[in-house]
Amino acid sequence: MSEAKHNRAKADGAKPGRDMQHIVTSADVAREAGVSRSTVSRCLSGDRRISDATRKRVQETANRLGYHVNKIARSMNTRKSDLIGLVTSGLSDPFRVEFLDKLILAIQQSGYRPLVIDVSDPAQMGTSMMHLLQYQVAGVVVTSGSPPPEVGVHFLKRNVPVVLVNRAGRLEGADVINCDNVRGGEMAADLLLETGKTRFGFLNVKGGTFSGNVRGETFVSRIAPRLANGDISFTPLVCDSSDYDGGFNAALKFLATPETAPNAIFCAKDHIALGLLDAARFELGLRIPEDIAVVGFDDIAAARQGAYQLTTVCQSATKLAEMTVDRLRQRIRGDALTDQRLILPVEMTRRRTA
Amino acid sequence: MSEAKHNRAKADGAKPGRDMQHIVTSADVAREAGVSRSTVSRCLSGDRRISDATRKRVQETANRLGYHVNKIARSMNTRKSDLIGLVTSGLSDPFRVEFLDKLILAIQQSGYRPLVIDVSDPAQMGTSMMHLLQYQVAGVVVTSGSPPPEVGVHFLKRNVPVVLVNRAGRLEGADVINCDNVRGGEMAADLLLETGKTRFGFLNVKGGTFSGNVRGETFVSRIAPRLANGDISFTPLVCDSSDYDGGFNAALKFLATPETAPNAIFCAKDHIALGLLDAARFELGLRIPEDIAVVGFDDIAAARQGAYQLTTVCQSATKLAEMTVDRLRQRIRGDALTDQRLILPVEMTRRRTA
DNA sequence: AATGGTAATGCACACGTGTGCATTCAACGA
DNA sequence: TCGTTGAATGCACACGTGTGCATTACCATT
Repeated sequence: MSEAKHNRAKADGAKPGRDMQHIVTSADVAREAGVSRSTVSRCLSGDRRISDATRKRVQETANRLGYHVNKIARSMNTRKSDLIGLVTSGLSDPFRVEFLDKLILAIQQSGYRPLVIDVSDPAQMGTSMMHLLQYQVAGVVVTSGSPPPEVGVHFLKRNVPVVLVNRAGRLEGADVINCDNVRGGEMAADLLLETGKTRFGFLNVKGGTFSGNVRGETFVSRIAPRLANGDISFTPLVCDSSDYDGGFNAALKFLATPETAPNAIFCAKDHIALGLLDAARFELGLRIPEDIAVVGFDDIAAARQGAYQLTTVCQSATKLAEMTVDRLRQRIRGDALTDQRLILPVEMTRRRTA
Repeated sequence: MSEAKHNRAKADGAKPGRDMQHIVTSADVAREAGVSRSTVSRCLSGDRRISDATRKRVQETANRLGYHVNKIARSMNTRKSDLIGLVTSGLSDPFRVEFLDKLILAIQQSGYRPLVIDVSDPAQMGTSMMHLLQYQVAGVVVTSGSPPPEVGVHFLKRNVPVVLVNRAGRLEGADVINCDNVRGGEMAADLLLETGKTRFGFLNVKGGTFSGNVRGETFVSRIAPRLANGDISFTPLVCDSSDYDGGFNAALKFLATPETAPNAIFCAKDHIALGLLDAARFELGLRIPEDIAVVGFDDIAAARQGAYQLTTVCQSATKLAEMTVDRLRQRIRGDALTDQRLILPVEMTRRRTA
């Protein structure tokens, strides 16, 4: 009885006229079903101790009243939300978009929700990630930039797992997942060597990215013996921006004199390769692959299109996303507390440009 | 004094040994700075009533202890979070990706955070949007699918604004923002009429989308007089999937006999047009625009690339995002409670395909 | 000196939920 | 009949914050 009175008081305390609307709470369900709020909570969380009769009754009333758990309140109590922070920087990089697409799906399928945070300014990376902690996120995936070391300890202290995807990754307490850039660089080298071309080039983005640098370095290492022989030559190429236009302009700049310009080019990313291809074909009148052989990296959707048919090193966005979420769930569950460094295998997809 | 004791008791109540880590709370800052928790709250929210001296002291201690507001707790209290739900379906549609890119930026710049929710199955749209309510979102942007009418009332009841972007939009209580599909269809028609071509076609996606249908209908209306004269002919074209491959296959199917096939084609979306172009050029050996003139819609990044140089109706993703966030903020602020229907102007961007 | 006014701050409640512990109740064996 | 056991459920606290109202202190005016 005192319990009923308490509930009544609670209901009155809700100030019926304060706002017009009243969001239906677990207390409402409890009162309506004639049980305590605890019982409601246990019913909906599937606690074994509740009798089948009351469970059914409670669930019915919950449905009838249109009750939905307030996840904010739940997070308040459990000190963990089911949000997973996605740190990215824009949606212009095609492969990253494909990865995010699969990642969002995988996250959602695991019962979590993606909270996107965009860091255009790398200097803001640290504070942005700290912002993420304010939402009690269950985990974080970093797909762009490199978090400063000091934020690592905060996440470590709060047991919030961090996964760095395709990054340099020196973050304490964080897992790192990379595609096999080393093997990719080697495969690109092997394929271009097969073509019999002699003037090699590697097109990287100005300033260089972690992935791009590794790809280029192993590429050069692989062709080093033939370079030493004097069989072939190598020219480092740099483009100003990491997009189609960057590759386009780089081609105009470096391929203007086809007799001496590189004719076996490995590009750090597919979408740079696409720009390079277009400039070579349509602006410079070069034939692909007769005049120039081109190999890309990523295997984005556009690379498969008829206009390009780009030969490229394929990393699977789907598998990358699965690995990421798997690893996150492991750490959330509490398993595997030692930092891990995972490698996604790559394979060469041969099409028409090399 | 009793206050100090209370704080002490609170601190003891925090069970120092329960978890190893202890997240620093506003109570910690209060105790350390020798003020009440209320004062801390007011300092950080910029309340005028706090003296400059204590404000400074509190902010210093907050920084020193590394205090960050717990937004979950704040939302718990204010019954509103700073999350904005983004309802989408995959990241395969290029224009939607460009729009989301700008939208995420605009949302973030307004002090909100995007919570992405992916609805691949249209039947799940309703429940998915209800899920969003569990996070006390401040607003929702729907960029895919059509929410069932009954969810509208729930959002209306809770004063959570909903904006439908480029959708049919019959949702009570929601604003609708569309680009000017009507004008776009007309402009496409006018341009293609100018080319002097006589066999017109409109390539739509199987099943049709709201935007696509409107574009096609106004396109046909615009050429209707000439159709009636018998000057020109019109053939409706349909592709199986709303992507590059869809357009590619449609071209193979409908343009196989160039003498009778349409030679002035308006495509419902740019990325379909790209597939059609490639198939026409590389598979069927047709010259663009001599043999076939093509006009797209959206002006996605790829349309500007050298390989395509697509003539297309341009809708600005940036402006669309700005309009969306502006409208959301108005309703969150409480202004403008009547449902509104906004139109984003479009313009023709003439390149090389028509 | 008494009064009124204002600036600065503390108290205490509410937000909605999960959960350890206590309590109730019925069944059952001694 | 009484004590014991186990199942089912209620009580009460905690999570961290914002804010209306009360309180204090101080200054100016009468």
